[in-house]
Amino acid sequence: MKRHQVTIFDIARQLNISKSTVSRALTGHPSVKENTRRAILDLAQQLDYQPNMLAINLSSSQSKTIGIIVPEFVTSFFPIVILGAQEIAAQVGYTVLISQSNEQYETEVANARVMLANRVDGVLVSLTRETQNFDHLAVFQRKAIPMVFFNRVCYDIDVPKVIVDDYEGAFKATEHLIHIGKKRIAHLAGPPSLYISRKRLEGYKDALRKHGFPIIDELIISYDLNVERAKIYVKYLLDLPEPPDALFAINDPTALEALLIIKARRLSIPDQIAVVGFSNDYVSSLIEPGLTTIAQPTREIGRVAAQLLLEQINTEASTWKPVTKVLKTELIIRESSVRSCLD
Amino acid sequence: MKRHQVTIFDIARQLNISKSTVSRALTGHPSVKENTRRAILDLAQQLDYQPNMLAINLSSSQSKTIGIIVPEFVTSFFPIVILGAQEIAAQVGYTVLISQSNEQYETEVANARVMLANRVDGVLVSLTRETQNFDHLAVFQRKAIPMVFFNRVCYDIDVPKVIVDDYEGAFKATEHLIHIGKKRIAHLAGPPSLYISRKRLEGYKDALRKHGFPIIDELIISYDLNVERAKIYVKYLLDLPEPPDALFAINDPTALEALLIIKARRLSIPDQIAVVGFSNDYVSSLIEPGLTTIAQPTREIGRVAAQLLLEQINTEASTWKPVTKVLKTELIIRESSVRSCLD
DNA sequence: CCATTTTGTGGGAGCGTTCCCATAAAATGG
DNA sequence: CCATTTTATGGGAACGCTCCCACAAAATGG
Repeated sequence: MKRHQVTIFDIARQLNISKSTVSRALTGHPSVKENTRRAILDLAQQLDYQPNMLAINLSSSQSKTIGIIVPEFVTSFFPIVILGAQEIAAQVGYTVLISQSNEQYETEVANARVMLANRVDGVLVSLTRETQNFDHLAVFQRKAIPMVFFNRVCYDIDVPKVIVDDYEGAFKATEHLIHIGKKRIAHLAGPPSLYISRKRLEGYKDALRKHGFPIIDELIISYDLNVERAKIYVKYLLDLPEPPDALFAINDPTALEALLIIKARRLSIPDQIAVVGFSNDYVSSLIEPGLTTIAQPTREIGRVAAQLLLEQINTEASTWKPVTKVLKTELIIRESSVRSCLD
Repeated sequence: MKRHQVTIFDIARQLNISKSTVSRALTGHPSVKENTRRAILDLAQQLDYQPNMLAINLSSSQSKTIGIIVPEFVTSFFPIVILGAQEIAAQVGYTVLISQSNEQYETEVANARVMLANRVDGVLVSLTRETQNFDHLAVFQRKAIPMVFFNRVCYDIDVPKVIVDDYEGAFKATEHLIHIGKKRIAHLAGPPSLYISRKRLEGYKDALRKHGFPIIDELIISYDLNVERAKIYVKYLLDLPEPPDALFAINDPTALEALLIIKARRLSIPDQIAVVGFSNDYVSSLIEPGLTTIAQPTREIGRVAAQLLLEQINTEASTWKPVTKVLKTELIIRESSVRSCLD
């Protein structure tokens, strides 16, 4: 019930030695006599001594903490990335400070400030869909605090990035639709502000071009990733005089919404319209029909990002180069684009 | 590119005043002349000054941080609880330190130590399914660090708890199955070590009793919540000489597994066997058939838990009482227990 | 056996704040 | 106009730790 926390000074006093010796024993410095060390360690254990990281960090001018700023927390994608990052961080004794921006620019700015105030040694960032201005992140650069972008990256700031090959993934997805005989393939794209939107759009277009298909503007829709709006656009596409016979959606939640609307209209999937998503969310294998999608190595993204960040932290500034790691995607074919053998 | 962080001393020197005055201006102390204050604030802004929380916290002996220990991160339940907690914490300027135990006791112990070392002002805990020993949590009590349990609670430690009415939820779920005419209702339960398992089991039994049904031991199976094992037990139930005509599962992931197996066997749902889950995960509305389940106010759990914790932090020890908040559940009926009008 | 190296320990500054106490200057009052 | 209060500021200790420097005692060597 004592509010007072046990400090090295308490241990020192009880053993009639100096705090310096206690500190050395506790940090494993070699020059402490064996029985002194033993006595200190025993007493520390007995008193439930826990080093005060606040003090250690202040003293060493580093927090042994890395910050993670993600846009949201609801789909399983980001939690799993965090899992991977945490795994790597924990291995080298780093703690992770997580904040989610709720897809709001203002919150992201506030979160960046919290990270700064807490003196994180580095920060992993994935942007909100709103973020257009990067001043709040440039501060990290100015203060020489290592930063790594992942997933929702920004090319205005020259730091390492971890992404998947969005272009190739979109290309594979579109080509797959072509292979199964689709002719009018629509694309529900993300906002052009996001790099991943642009890359996926490019992959889609290039696949069409490669196979000699025209690029039909009315079949390409960019939207802000708010699923409520997705519904409107899917309906718009279905109501076209000449509706598409396939839809490639920027991500799985969007594809899922499409699937629900298409099912409600009792159109046959994949015959009348096939659907492909991107990212292989947990749900995508469970729904009916199963959603064909591009799988990303989610946890690996977290691991690689954390590794890159730690390297940067442990390297003299200016020695490292802002590499961009591009991880591979995989096409997962399910019933939303081919008939299952069960039917 | 300067590694040196801006401190109040830097500001003081540039303006030829003392650090005390700068500190006062920055913290909004009244006795600072208006133009001095203005000059300080302007320069602070211009220099990108960020208060060093490490120093502030050390000085004030409180970290303005609350820790959250959750067993896992993969289902959407815990991320959403965290969302609620974060919302409340942020309102009063608290930061949140999150750690997940990967359903492993050892990791939970390690996480508790991290929280202690980082001098969190309080901690929100939900146990792993393995946790049987609570010494690592008793430390918080001994050090008078406020703690609140939620969801996976422990009654060996006398602190506030936030749970849902598991008993009533299970009762409603079971009674619903009885109402639709089911006679042999199985229950796939969790490990008896978890309070929620015991309560849900009780609710199940009492509903049966109320309606004069026998409690058939072979239809009640406790398992460790590892979904792989769930599959075995579901198959076992279906292979009984007299198989159940309904299944109430401890949680949605379990119910989902059951649904998949039942569908693979081409049994009709809900006619041959109805299924009910618990917690209304995001997927449960998307799969086919939709899963009947007991909804929990997930985000609210996080909010209430954080509120309780903050109250405790801001109260003289021994004034507060270890209340247990019991939130209400809601029965969500879907096609896994009744025919939808579409069929 | 005395000079030199090694070993173990203590003392103090510093990390960036806050907060109390002191003090000079300004304002107030009789 | 001088004593008293108020206002604005400075100085220093404290928070708990690390790390450098100093120094006594012990070990080593020629």
